[in-house]
Amino acid sequence: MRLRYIELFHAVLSTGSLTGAANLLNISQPAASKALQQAENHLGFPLFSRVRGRLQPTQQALLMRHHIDRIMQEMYDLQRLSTNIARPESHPLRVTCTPTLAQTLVPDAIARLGKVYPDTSIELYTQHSAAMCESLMLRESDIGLTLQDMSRHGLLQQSLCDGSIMVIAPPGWWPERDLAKPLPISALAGQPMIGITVQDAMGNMLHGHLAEVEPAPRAHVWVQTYQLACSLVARGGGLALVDPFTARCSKEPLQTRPLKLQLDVTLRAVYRPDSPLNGVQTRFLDYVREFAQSLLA
Amino acid sequence: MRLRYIELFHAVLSTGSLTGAANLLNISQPAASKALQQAENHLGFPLFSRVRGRLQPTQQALLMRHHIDRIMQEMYDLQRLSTNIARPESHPLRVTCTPTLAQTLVPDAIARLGKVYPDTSIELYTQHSAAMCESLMLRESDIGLTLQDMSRHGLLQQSLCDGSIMVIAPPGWWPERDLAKPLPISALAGQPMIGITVQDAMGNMLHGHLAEVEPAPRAHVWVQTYQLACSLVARGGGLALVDPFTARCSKEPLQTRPLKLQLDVTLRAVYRPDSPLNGVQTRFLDYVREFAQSLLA
DNA sequence: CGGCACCCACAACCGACGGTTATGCCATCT
DNA sequence: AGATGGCATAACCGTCGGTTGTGGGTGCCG
Repeated sequence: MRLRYIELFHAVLSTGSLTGAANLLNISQPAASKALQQAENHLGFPLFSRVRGRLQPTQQALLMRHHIDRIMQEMYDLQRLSTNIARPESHPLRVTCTPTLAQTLVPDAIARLGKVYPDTSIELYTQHSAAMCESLMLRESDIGLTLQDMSRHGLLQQSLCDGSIMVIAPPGWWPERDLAKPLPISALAGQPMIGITVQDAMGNMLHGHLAEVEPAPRAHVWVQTYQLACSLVARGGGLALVDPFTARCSKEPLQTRPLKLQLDVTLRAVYRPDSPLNGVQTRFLDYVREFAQSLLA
Repeated sequence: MRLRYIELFHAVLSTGSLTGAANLLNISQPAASKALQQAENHLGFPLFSRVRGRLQPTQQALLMRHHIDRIMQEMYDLQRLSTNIARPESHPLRVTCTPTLAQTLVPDAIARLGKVYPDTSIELYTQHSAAMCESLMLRESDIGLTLQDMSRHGLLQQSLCDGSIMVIAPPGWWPERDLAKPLPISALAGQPMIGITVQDAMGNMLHGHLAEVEPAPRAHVWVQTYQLACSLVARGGGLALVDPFTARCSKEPLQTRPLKLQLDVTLRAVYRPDSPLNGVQTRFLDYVREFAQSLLA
């Protein structure tokens, strides 16, 4: 099975036509046509049935689709990896963090770092945990910052700071004098809430604890990011449970209270085990840790 | 990144030399040499350092190794899949089962089926669960028989028979009259046992329950298959917990007792959701179910 | 219905790439 | 020193992947 056939098959299935595939691969349409015939020849069964001048994938072709999509993905990943290996590591600091942390914490740390190392080039990405893991493994970035546990995948991680889940509410929801008092989770019973659908350990933990409250809080709106939850809460959509960074950093007018049942959240730096952190990188993490701790103090 | 480069890289790393790789790929050594240079050219960094006339993989090359091995595996799988798709389905019955079930149960069913359908060609493989899953997905076999839960992976499964874990011992271990009496798990405390290291749900379950016994059973020998455990037990190595099929079917002289704490084991048939079972296949499963039930009665 | 746009297949042609054989150099081993 | 094994280079060649050009079929419009 030639790789060319795989690419072509993939291109035809994603564009829907042979000419489209040819354009995608930057070859002429007859070349694609010939290659497709060769592929079918080679395989011993037709991949597409020519019906009314169009290509329609065969049953057998569809059986191979998942496999071929995977291979294309792998090839693409390898491409990324190899270019990142080839690129001279002139960038001493490439950071990827979750959207939550990109709100204020990481920009603050980067700004401060820029003053100390004015000539250092810095790259900052925001990604969710799966993409972050890929980015690190494929050497597109060197440090990941997340609230998730990522000790799987063969990555090293280092705890920077501990905090705990907070409850946020529209302004005026609680009397001012109660804001420092931890809120028992039972107080959420029957309350209108913004649900978090994010598929990570923290989301599951929240979900589990909320499920025990009786009567269950009423969540009509479900969102994927903590930041969105903030915006909705500020507009009176109800309460929400969010990580402490989002709670502190949000620009929205919000009330924030700790939860009595302390649900820990840890800010972690993640990096590859084979490349120890250089001076700029460790300094950066120092700043992040410092800012985080002062933020949660 | 040409596929040829990937194959070559893989071949060099697995044979250790360029000429070896060339032989593996059925090309001449100069061709391999040129291709390798092209690959390094294309990537922008050397894959091997030529030291004293030999090739030594670079640090960068080793970074790509896992990825490339995966891709080669995927390509190989695709190859298998496509040939199995191409092959006209002249084999109405291709079965794969675990070694345990291949002992007597499956051969019995096949023998009986052969009398009813004397002209049917039958293929029988024995594989462990991961390989079984692959074999089914790649259409090398049509039905899998296992004691594992394989509802993941998008496969359908059908329960054929239920049994429970048994304790086996060397002959004369227990008085004859006790053999029907269920043994409480606490009776295993401090006993010499054969450990099972098989990495499946059942193995974990056994491990979990044994961990609770105080004092813990003494397992000096660990084996990977239930059959091996039988052999060792028969030779006086101690007790063991095994699935009921192994317990009943073993040719070794053994004593078998049920466990008081009933740990269920289910015999399952697994198959692809897209290809419903034909007549021969359902008949075969009927026989397996029948034999299994009579065996465990 | 004619015109048009789109899509696929076939033919003829060409350059580059993947392969070959032959040879030389270097290191290691006896 | 000679033999052996491994890699690189050179010269050569056929095939394969690409091109342009063309034709036929289908569907959509005026």
